[in-house]
Amino acid sequence: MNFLPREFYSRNTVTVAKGLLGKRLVRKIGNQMISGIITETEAYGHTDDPASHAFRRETERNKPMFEEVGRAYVYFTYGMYFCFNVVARNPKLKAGAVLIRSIEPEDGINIMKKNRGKDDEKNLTNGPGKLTQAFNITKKQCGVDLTKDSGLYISEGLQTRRKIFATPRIGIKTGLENLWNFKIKIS
DNA sequence: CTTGGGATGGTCT
DNA sequence: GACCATCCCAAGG
Repeated sequence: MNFLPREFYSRNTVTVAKGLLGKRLVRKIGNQMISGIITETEAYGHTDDPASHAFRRETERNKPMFEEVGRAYVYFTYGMYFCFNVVARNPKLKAGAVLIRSIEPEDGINIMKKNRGKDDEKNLTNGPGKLTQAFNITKKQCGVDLTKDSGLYISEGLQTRRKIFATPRIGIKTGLENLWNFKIKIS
Protein backbone atom coordinates (compact mmCIF):
# COMPACT_ATOMS: atom_id res chain seq x y z
CA MET A 1 0.00 0.00 0.00
CA ASN A 2 2.54 2.64 1.09
CA PHE A 3 0.00 5.35 1.84
CA LEU A 4 1.37 8.88 1.84
CA PRO A 5 1.27 9.95 5.52
CA ARG A 6 -0.61 12.95 6.90
CA GLU A 7 2.66 14.89 7.27
CA PHE A 8 3.14 14.78 3.53
CA TYR A 9 0.14 17.10 3.17
CA SER A 10 1.11 19.33 6.06
CA ARG A 11 3.52 21.44 4.03
CA ASN A 12 3.23 24.44 1.70
CA THR A 13 0.47 23.77 -0.82
CA VAL A 14 2.80 24.43 -3.75
CA THR A 15 5.35 21.97 -2.35
CA VAL A 16 2.67 19.31 -2.01
CA ALA A 17 1.36 20.00 -5.52
CA LYS A 18 4.83 19.27 -6.91
CA GLY A 19 5.29 16.34 -4.52
CA LEU A 20 2.11 14.62 -5.69
CA LEU A 21 3.43 14.31 -9.25
CA GLY A 22 4.38 10.69 -9.88
CA LYS A 23 2.33 9.41 -6.93
CA ARG A 24 -0.43 6.84 -7.36
CA LEU A 25 -4.17 7.48 -6.97
CA VAL A 26 -6.09 4.31 -6.13
CA ARG A 27 -9.84 3.70 -6.17
CA LYS A 28 -11.42 0.52 -4.85
CA ILE A 29 -15.07 -0.28 -5.43
CA GLY A 30 -16.05 -3.76 -4.27
CA ASN A 31 -13.47 -6.06 -5.79
CA GLN A 32 -12.70 -3.66 -8.59
CA MET A 33 -9.55 -1.57 -8.55
CA ILE A 34 -8.71 1.52 -10.55
CA SER A 35 -5.35 3.26 -10.34
CA GLY A 36 -3.07 5.68 -12.13
CA ILE A 37 -0.06 7.96 -11.77
CA ILE A 38 -0.68 11.65 -11.11
CA THR A 39 0.87 13.74 -13.91
CA GLU A 40 -0.64 17.22 -13.50
CA THR A 41 -1.61 19.23 -10.40
CA GLU A 42 -2.47 22.80 -9.40
CA ALA A 43 -2.03 24.57 -6.08
CA TYR A 44 -4.81 26.78 -4.66
CA GLY A 45 -4.20 28.98 -1.64
CA HIS A 46 -6.19 31.20 0.69
CA THR A 47 -6.31 35.00 0.99
CA ASP A 48 -3.04 35.17 -0.96
CA ASP A 49 -4.67 33.63 -4.02
CA PRO A 50 -7.56 35.40 -5.83
CA ALA A 51 -8.12 32.31 -7.99
CA SER A 52 -8.87 30.09 -4.99
CA HIS A 53 -12.35 29.14 -3.85
CA ALA A 54 -11.14 30.00 -0.35
CA PHE A 55 -10.05 33.56 -1.30
CA ARG A 56 -13.07 35.46 0.08
CA ARG A 57 -14.24 33.45 3.08
CA GLU A 58 -15.19 30.03 4.29
CA THR A 59 -18.48 28.82 2.79
CA GLU A 60 -20.42 25.57 2.70
CA ARG A 61 -18.70 24.55 -0.54
CA ASN A 62 -15.07 25.39 0.29
CA LYS A 63 -15.25 24.25 3.93
CA PRO A 64 -13.06 21.16 3.34
CA MET A 65 -10.19 23.41 2.25
CA PHE A 66 -10.12 24.69 5.85
CA GLU A 67 -10.31 21.26 7.46
CA GLU A 68 -7.88 18.37 7.97
CA VAL A 69 -5.09 17.96 5.43
CA GLY A 70 -4.84 14.68 3.54
CA ARG A 71 -8.56 14.55 2.87
CA ALA A 72 -10.49 14.98 -0.37
CA TYR A 73 -12.16 18.21 -1.45
CA VAL A 74 -14.59 17.44 -4.26
CA TYR A 75 -16.76 20.11 -5.86
CA PHE A 76 -19.34 20.20 -8.64
CA THR A 77 -18.62 22.53 -11.54
CA TYR A 78 -20.05 23.70 -14.86
CA GLY A 79 -23.29 21.94 -14.06
CA MET A 80 -21.92 18.56 -15.11
CA TYR A 81 -18.53 17.68 -13.65
CA PHE A 82 -16.71 17.06 -10.41
CA CYS A 83 -13.18 18.19 -9.60
CA PHE A 84 -10.98 16.27 -7.16
CA ASN A 85 -8.62 18.07 -4.81
CA VAL A 86 -6.36 17.06 -1.94
CA VAL A 87 -6.43 19.34 1.11
CA ALA A 88 -2.86 20.50 1.84
CA ARG A 89 -1.33 23.46 3.59
CA ASN A 90 1.40 24.66 5.88
CA PRO A 91 0.14 24.31 9.51
CA LYS A 92 0.40 28.10 9.94
CA LEU A 93 -2.16 28.71 7.19
CA LYS A 94 -5.91 28.30 7.25
CA ALA A 95 -6.82 26.92 3.82
CA GLY A 96 -5.30 25.27 0.76
CA ALA A 97 -5.79 22.43 -1.68
CA VAL A 98 -4.21 20.73 -4.68
CA LEU A 99 -6.36 20.10 -7.76
CA ILE A 100 -5.56 16.83 -9.53
CA ARG A 101 -5.83 17.66 -13.23
CA SER A 102 -4.40 14.65 -15.02
CA ILE A 103 -3.50 11.02 -14.44
CA GLU A 104 -1.77 8.30 -16.45
CA PRO A 105 -4.02 5.20 -16.23
CA GLU A 106 -2.57 1.98 -14.82
CA ASP A 107 -5.09 -0.57 -13.55
CA GLY A 108 -8.77 -0.88 -14.42
CA ILE A 109 -8.65 0.75 -17.83
CA ASN A 110 -11.72 -1.16 -18.95
CA ILE A 111 -13.64 0.05 -15.90
CA MET A 112 -12.57 3.61 -16.67
CA LYS A 113 -13.90 3.28 -20.20
CA LYS A 114 -17.19 2.01 -18.85
CA ASN A 115 -17.41 4.79 -16.24
CA ARG A 116 -16.68 7.38 -18.92
CA GLY A 117 -18.93 5.86 -21.53
CA LYS A 118 -16.10 6.33 -24.02
CA ASP A 119 -13.46 4.04 -25.50
CA ASP A 120 -10.77 6.56 -26.40
CA GLU A 121 -7.81 5.64 -24.16
CA LYS A 122 -6.07 8.97 -24.75
CA ASN A 123 -8.97 10.84 -23.18
CA LEU A 124 -9.80 8.73 -20.12
CA THR A 125 -8.11 10.75 -17.37
CA ASN A 126 -6.37 13.72 -19.03
CA GLY A 127 -8.56 16.40 -17.43
CA PRO A 128 -10.05 17.12 -13.98
CA GLY A 129 -13.63 16.33 -15.03
CA LYS A 130 -12.60 13.27 -17.01
CA LEU A 131 -10.58 11.62 -14.26
CA THR A 132 -13.37 11.97 -11.71
CA GLN A 133 -15.68 10.25 -14.18
CA ALA A 134 -13.17 7.48 -14.85
CA PHE A 135 -12.50 6.97 -11.11
CA ASN A 136 -16.17 7.36 -10.18
CA ILE A 137 -15.42 10.21 -7.79
CA THR A 138 -18.41 12.34 -6.80
CA LYS A 139 -19.53 14.55 -3.93
CA LYS A 140 -19.81 11.35 -1.89
CA GLN A 141 -16.01 11.19 -1.74
CA CYS A 142 -15.73 14.74 -0.40
CA GLY A 143 -13.97 14.57 2.97
CA VAL A 144 -12.63 11.04 2.49
CA ASP A 145 -9.30 10.36 4.23
CA LEU A 146 -6.69 9.70 1.53
CA THR A 147 -4.03 8.47 3.97
CA LYS A 148 -5.73 5.10 4.49
CA ASP A 149 -7.86 2.71 2.49
CA SER A 150 -11.21 4.45 2.46
CA GLY A 151 -11.89 3.24 -1.07
CA LEU A 152 -9.91 6.20 -2.35
CA TYR A 153 -6.31 6.88 -1.37
CA ILE A 154 -2.89 8.01 -2.54
CA SER A 155 0.24 5.89 -2.30
CA GLU A 156 3.85 5.98 -3.39
CA GLY A 157 4.27 5.71 -7.15
CA LEU A 158 7.18 6.26 -9.49
CA GLN A 159 10.64 5.69 -8.03
CA THR A 160 12.51 7.88 -10.46
CA ARG A 161 12.33 11.66 -10.33
CA ARG A 162 11.03 13.63 -13.34
CA LYS A 163 11.50 17.14 -14.58
CA ILE A 164 8.63 19.38 -13.44
CA PHE A 165 7.11 21.93 -15.83
CA ALA A 166 5.47 24.97 -14.18
CA THR A 167 2.91 27.20 -15.94
CA PRO A 168 -0.04 29.45 -15.00
CA ARG A 169 -3.14 27.58 -13.89
CA ILE A 170 -5.87 26.62 -16.37
CA GLY A 171 -9.37 28.08 -16.59
CA ILE A 172 -8.91 31.04 -14.23
CA LYS A 173 -8.74 34.79 -14.85
CA THR A 174 -6.81 35.99 -11.81
CA GLY A 175 -3.62 34.91 -10.10
CA LEU A 176 -2.05 34.20 -13.48
CA GLU A 177 1.29 35.54 -12.22
CA ASN A 178 1.64 32.43 -10.04
CA LEU A 179 3.06 29.49 -11.97
CA TRP A 180 1.15 26.96 -9.89
CA ASN A 181 0.25 24.38 -12.54
CA PHE A 182 2.74 21.51 -12.44
CA LYS A 183 3.26 18.70 -14.92
CA ILE A 184 5.57 15.78 -15.51
CA LYS A 185 6.04 13.80 -18.68
CA ILE A 186 5.78 10.09 -18.40
CA SER A 187 6.77 7.50 -20.96
C1' DC B 1 -4.60 20.86 -36.37
C1' DT B 2 -7.63 25.13 -34.12
C1' DT B 3 -11.86 27.54 -32.94
C1' DG B 4 -16.42 28.27 -31.18
C1' DG B 5 -20.65 27.29 -29.07
C1' DG B 6 -23.83 24.41 -26.29
C1' DA B 7 -24.85 21.47 -22.30
C1' DT B 8 -26.08 22.01 -17.50
C1' DG B 9 -26.95 23.31 -12.50
C1' DG B 10 -24.83 24.58 -7.89
C1' DT B 11 -22.90 28.59 -5.66
C1' DC B 12 -22.37 33.22 -4.69
C1' DT B 13 -23.78 38.19 -5.07
C1' DG C 1 -28.80 36.66 -12.48
C1' DA C 2 -23.98 35.87 -13.41
C1' DC C 3 -20.33 33.00 -12.98
C1' DC C 4 -17.85 29.16 -13.22
C1' DA C 5 -10.53 25.35 -11.20
C1' DT C 6 -14.98 21.58 -17.92
C1' DC C 7 -15.90 18.68 -21.82
C1' DC C 8 -17.47 17.44 -26.34
C1' DC C 9 -18.49 17.86 -31.01
C1' DA C 10 -18.83 20.09 -35.37
C1' DA C 11 -16.96 23.15 -38.66
C1' DG C 12 -13.05 25.38 -40.84
C1' DG C 13 -7.86 25.48 -42.50
